[in-house]
Amino acid sequence: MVSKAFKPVPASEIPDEISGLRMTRQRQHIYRILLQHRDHPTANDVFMRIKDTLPNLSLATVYTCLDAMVKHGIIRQVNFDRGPSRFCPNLAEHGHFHDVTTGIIHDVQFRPGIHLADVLDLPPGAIIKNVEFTLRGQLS
Amino acid sequence: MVSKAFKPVPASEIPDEISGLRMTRQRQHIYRILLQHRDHPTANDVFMRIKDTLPNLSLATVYTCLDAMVKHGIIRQVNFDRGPSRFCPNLAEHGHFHDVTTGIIHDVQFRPGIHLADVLDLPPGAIIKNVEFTLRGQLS
DNA sequence: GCCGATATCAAGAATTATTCCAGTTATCGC
DNA sequence: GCGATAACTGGAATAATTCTTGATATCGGC
Ligand SMILES: [Mn+2]
Ligand SMILES: [Mn+2]
Ligand SMILES: [Zn+2]
Ligand SMILES: [Zn+2]
Repeated sequence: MVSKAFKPVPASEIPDEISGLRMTRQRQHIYRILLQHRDHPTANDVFMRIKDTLPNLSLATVYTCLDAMVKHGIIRQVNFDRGPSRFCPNLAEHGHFHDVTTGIIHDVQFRPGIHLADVLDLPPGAIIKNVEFTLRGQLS
Repeated sequence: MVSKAFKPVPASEIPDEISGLRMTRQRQHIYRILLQHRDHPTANDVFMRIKDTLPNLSLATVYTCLDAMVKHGIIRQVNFDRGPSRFCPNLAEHGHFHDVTTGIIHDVQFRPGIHLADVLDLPPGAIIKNVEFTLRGQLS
């Protein structure tokens, strides 16, 4: 049950600015961690994974870097119930399927051409800015 | 901008047991608060609304009563991002539309006959136990 | 109605994720 | 290089929630 790993991204391949956010050394490393292993890590997971390469990065900085990237639309913050926030570099409209037996979180998309708003009974005049959905279950 | 109020439910109309959970005086009052004003209050909202009738109810008890009712499937716990949990007595499959201009949370249902799993690209073999969705936006 | 067993409750302490703060360091434009 | 600004660090503070411990209430059997 190996979770999907992506090819490591050398620091040189991450530009020094994305969507108007200066990509400092800390932000580049954090972003690379998210791209390499897309398992929706928490801020603390990121912190532990990065300790070897940046030994004096502080957890507060991990939080503020993640927050800055979320605010600039570079990554997304994902919440499951009351658990710690998780982070995801997949910017496509998608939701999450949480496999409760393995703990693995899978990205899930709508079938082509379908939008959530089309299948819902919305209050008249509703303008949707943002959609989030989560499924919990297992893989048989 | 009056939010929907429901007819007050006298204590006598709430049975002394629901789905195997003994409905103590505290639980009855809390449940009645949820039924009367279905605006998805937080535990603290419930606590403040109940203070006049049960002046020595503790906030910890509000939390444990709500949790007991959630565990017994009498009410549902709803989370928006990292905000405090909110509680909802609507047991039908539904999601939430958060109007960001008024702060009001509307219940939203699927159009008849539609299920979220039917419109998604799920991993093969996925068995869905639970679905949650949230929309953010405004009413024009 | 009384009694021990069990469930529930109250009040405050503890926990956990996250944010704030104050001082230091890095980067930018000139 | 220099002052201004942004970013970073480490520790303290915060907020929602849970835990703990000791009281109360309720239950079933007598
Ligand atoms: Mn986290
Ligand atoms: Mn709450
Ligand atoms: Zn994702
Ligand atoms: Zn609801």
